[in-house]
Amino acid sequence: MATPASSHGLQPLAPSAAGPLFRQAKRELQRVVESGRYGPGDTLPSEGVIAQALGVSVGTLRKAVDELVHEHVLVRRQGKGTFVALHNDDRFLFQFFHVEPREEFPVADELREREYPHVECVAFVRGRADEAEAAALRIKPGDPVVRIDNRLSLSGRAVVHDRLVVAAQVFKGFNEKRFLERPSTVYNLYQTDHGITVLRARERARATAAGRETARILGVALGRPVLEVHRVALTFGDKPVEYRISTINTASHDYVSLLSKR
Amino acid sequence: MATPASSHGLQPLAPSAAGPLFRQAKRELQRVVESGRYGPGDTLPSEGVIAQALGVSVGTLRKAVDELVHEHVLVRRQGKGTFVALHNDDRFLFQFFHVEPREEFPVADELREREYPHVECVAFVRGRADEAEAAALRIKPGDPVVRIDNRLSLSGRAVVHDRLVVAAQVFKGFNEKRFLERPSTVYNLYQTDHGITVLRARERARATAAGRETARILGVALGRPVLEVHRVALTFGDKPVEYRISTINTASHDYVSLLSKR
DNA sequence: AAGTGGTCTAGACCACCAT
DNA sequence: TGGTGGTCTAGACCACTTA
Repeated sequence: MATPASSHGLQPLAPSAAGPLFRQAKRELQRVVESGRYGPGDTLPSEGVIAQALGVSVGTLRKAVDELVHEHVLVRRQGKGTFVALHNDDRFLFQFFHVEPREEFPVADELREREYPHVECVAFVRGRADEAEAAALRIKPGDPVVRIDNRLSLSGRAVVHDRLVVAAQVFKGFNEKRFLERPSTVYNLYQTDHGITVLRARERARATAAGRETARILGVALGRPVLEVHRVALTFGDKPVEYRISTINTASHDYVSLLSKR
Repeated sequence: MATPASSHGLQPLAPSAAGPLFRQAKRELQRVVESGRYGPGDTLPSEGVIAQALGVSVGTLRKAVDELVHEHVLVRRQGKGTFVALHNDDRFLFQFFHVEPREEFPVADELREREYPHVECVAFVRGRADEAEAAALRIKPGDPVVRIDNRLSLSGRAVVHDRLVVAAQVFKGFNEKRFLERPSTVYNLYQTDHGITVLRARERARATAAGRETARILGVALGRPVLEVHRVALTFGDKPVEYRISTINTASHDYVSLLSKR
């Protein structure tokens, strides 16, 4: 109440800007969130206040927020407010973790129980980006990177070997101790420690024969067919922030994908 | 203009119904589309007319249509009208076909060219559902089914072996001639010949060793790792209408999935 | 020019949450 | 009780399509 009118950091929309008003409003909201003025978990000003600050009606502002909610940038809670999206275990599970035990008959409710994997770190090393890593992360070959190998288990069985690669320059101060002691998911750590929010990802899957490292980590026979998923995780502006290769033992688990309710 | 007021088949919303108005309106629209009163490609009455028929404001009606557009049930075209969604090649390509040539470095614009696969039918047989097929299609084991095997090629190279299974009782009069002479995609045929619109699908992927049939059809060595995708295609009310196993030679192609812009 | 969907507004009322 | 987001309305005006 007593805060000065400008404290929210929102600018009135330029009168000459292009496109529909609600999209301009969306861009302004995105700008203020990316600027860090509101960090993950923070409450935004109420819709009425934002609308007035931007010089648009509440209905128009709501359309802008609608889109940012769909894109996982914001979260709305009735009666409480609008918040900058936070990475928690549930979100990781639903948006980014797609390995499930095989069902004998694919009846499959939407309501089946999902299990959060148990993660063990088997390697944490610094190195220099090779060509593929550099291309994926849009850095230069030879730039410093951190590579992390994890073993993921479901119901006590090792199912996935994850190799994560991030640019050291983007994740300054990234170290093994913080990584091992993280209270939640890796994406939550990116967010709390480095201010990087993973919004979405591109994945490409292929079948390969298990190599020596994977065979050892997952306990499968050398040369057995395994599923290899290459993921590039993206933040604002589709900037790549993590390159991850997940090698999955699909002997009794599947990689699940839902083709678009919406 | 001269048509009687009731010709659109829309009922005013019951005054006692549950949930928000726009969702009731959505259900009524869905009901009238599922009833066949408006078939694929048909133009719906204008938003003003529908709104009046249902007894809601245009804004509310638009919210209902918004959701049905997101779910691929309806399509809007400014200045022309609102239409019942049609299955064309483009939609198939973007919503259901996820195999792409491997890129050496995963830079990957959203704007890359996509190629429609060349399809050859290698088998069309009638049979009886096994347990897995019956569970997937929610029919009884032993019920009559049609099984179709196709070879899909990209740039002249055989990449995918598709095995489609559909319930014969649902696809009455489904025959090889119509199938082979279809002008567009299989899902388009389902729609035009059998009034079945595929809205979405569930997929589960795993790596396996190429079996004899796949090895022959795709021209890969027996036992080579291949990607097997099990798809259940769903229509209104999440009713399963097709069970499909795609076996993909991922030697130089990937199975691509985008994790949720929205 | 007439008809369609697309945007925008201003305001009412409801449902939920805190205090 | 007061503040938040959620729903709904009625109407204005814009952009696109067709005739």
